[in-house]
Amino acid sequence: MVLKKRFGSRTVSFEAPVVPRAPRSARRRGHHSKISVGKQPCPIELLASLAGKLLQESESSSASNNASYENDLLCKDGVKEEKQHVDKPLKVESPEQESCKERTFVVQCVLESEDQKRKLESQSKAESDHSVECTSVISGFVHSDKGRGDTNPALFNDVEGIRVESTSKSIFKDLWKGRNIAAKYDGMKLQKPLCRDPSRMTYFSRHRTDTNLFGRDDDEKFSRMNKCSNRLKSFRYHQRAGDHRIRKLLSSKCWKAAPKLKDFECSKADGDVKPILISYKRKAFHKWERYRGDCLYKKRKLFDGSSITTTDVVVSGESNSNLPTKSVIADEDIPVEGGIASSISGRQASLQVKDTNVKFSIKSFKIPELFIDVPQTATVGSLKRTIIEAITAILGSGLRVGVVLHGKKIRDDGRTLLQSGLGCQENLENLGFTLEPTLENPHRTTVAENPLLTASCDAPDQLTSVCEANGSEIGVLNAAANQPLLTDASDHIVDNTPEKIPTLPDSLADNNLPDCTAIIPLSAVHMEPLAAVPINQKNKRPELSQRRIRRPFSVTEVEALVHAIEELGTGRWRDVKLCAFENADHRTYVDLKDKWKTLVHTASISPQQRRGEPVPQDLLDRVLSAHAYWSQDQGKLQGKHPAGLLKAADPSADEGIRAGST
DNA sequence: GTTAGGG
DNA sequence: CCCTAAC
Repeated sequence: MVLKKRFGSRTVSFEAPVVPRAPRSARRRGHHSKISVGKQPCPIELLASLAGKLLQESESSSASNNASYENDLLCKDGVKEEKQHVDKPLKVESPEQESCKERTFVVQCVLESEDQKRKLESQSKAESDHSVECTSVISGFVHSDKGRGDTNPALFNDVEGIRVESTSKSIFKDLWKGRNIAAKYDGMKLQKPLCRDPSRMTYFSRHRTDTNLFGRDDDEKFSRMNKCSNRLKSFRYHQRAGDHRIRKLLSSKCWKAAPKLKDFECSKADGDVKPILISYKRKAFHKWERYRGDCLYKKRKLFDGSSITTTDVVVSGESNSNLPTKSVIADEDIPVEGGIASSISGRQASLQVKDTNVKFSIKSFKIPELFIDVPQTATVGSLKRTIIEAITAILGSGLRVGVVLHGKKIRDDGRTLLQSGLGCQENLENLGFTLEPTLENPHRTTVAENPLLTASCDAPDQLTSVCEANGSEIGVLNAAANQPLLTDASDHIVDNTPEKIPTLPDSLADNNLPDCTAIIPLSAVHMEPLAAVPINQKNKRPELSQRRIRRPFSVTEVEALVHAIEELGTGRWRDVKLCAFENADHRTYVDLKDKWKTLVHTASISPQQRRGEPVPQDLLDRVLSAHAYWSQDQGKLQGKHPAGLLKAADPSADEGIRAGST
């Protein structure tokens, strides 16, 4: 219910002002013509034509479309109808194949290289089949543009897994093209069985999103779609979230895929697409990147959730879409986002911004510090998993986006970019985005209230989240945060998806992580969406008690310890300390006691099970001997000279030490 | 402040 | 290594 309202509001806001639509038929025509042309320039023309049509339609069709859409959407089956209603003009009805063709077509126009074209085509085909992930990937991009939130985490995952890297270029192209296509696809999507499959749904939704870019109709459709079925809702919902996420992608330094994408965009999309988009006042496309935890994570201990709080964004805000570098960016479809925003926050102000698009180039986000405590003996693989878990947990539901301008946080989410001073480049240069842990949890709450807002949080996906900066929407991550922020236009909550979250755990779950301890709230991952309290919970330790740095005992130290214990016995740790580690300030008698404990354990397990710097077997033997000796009270009874006993217990262990002791 | 143990 | 209970 809420959704509807929001959607409705959103839609309304969108349609009216912002984007003019051309009749879908017109759009379609445009596509065809373009298709026929098959040239790159075509896209622009198409876009232009579409825009015009959209504009025209927007007035008349938006209202009607919405209603019809919703109705149609109510039923999955209704999808077809939906198509007709919505898309008819454009597509009238396109069998899947047609849609594919169109899509392909569009792609071709965009694509510079045939290879890319081929890829796209293949992708489009795959999409039609619903089978291919690649397609989903592409669509993902497209959707991401919208910021619709259509993005489905799952999709992203798929996308990532599949091809993000290889097809990134094509994807980008698709993005902006996709919009046109999207309209067509919408119908298809709905009709297709895809609905059954969430991922598929996502796929569709993406398209939709794209479509929306061109016309508001799509948005409406989208909302309608949501109404259709819970699944749909959820998916889209997720998708949206994903889109937002995507938009807001966290770009990590390590991001592998990013470069390609970026480059791609820069090379092509920007030039061709943007102009068009701009004319339409819609974003050309969004870049999304996949977030890789490796880079960002710090191995540290978590002091306090609060401490973690902010991360600075490395971001650079650029007024324009050039993304020379990396990541993310965004275009803004004001309309779309505005719509989203409105839906989410009920804010319509965004519409005002529509005229002027502000592009944000978020080169990278700094992720809040993650404190991960992992034993030295842990494997690199376990470390990675631990980090991923931590990241997942945070991204899943524990982050919100903050906007920092000139070092100041812009807390008023209700303000427009203009009002916030984000309208001009100068400020953009001093603009930063932060990822902050969300203190509040209740994603659920959020979700309940705003289904739309809830986005799925697949861990991986989330990671992949895109960063987008729109005029209206800036932050995308975190629903939890959003909730409170309903007023925010700028923050769209994109991230959390409870549903998806589970997936992460699975992957993560298989831990081989022996001792790895992630101090981060991994719980979030497993938890239902949100319930969790992500970051905060785990910070049990007060900041005050910072954990000491880990200082593994060297063999020399071990030897000294063993020697001391052989002579002094266990239970006299203070003496041991004074005797053997008096100068080692970092070794307390408690440490020595602990070390002895671990030594005893180590000596009792098979060498294969031992981790860390290997301790000579002879030392371990001595450990066992001493341990046996002193643990039997013999040492105690006999006094402080275990040597004899030690020898008896373990002849091999005998050493000079005993001699000394003796 | 030390010890002993669990975490 | 941390934290604590028990001395």
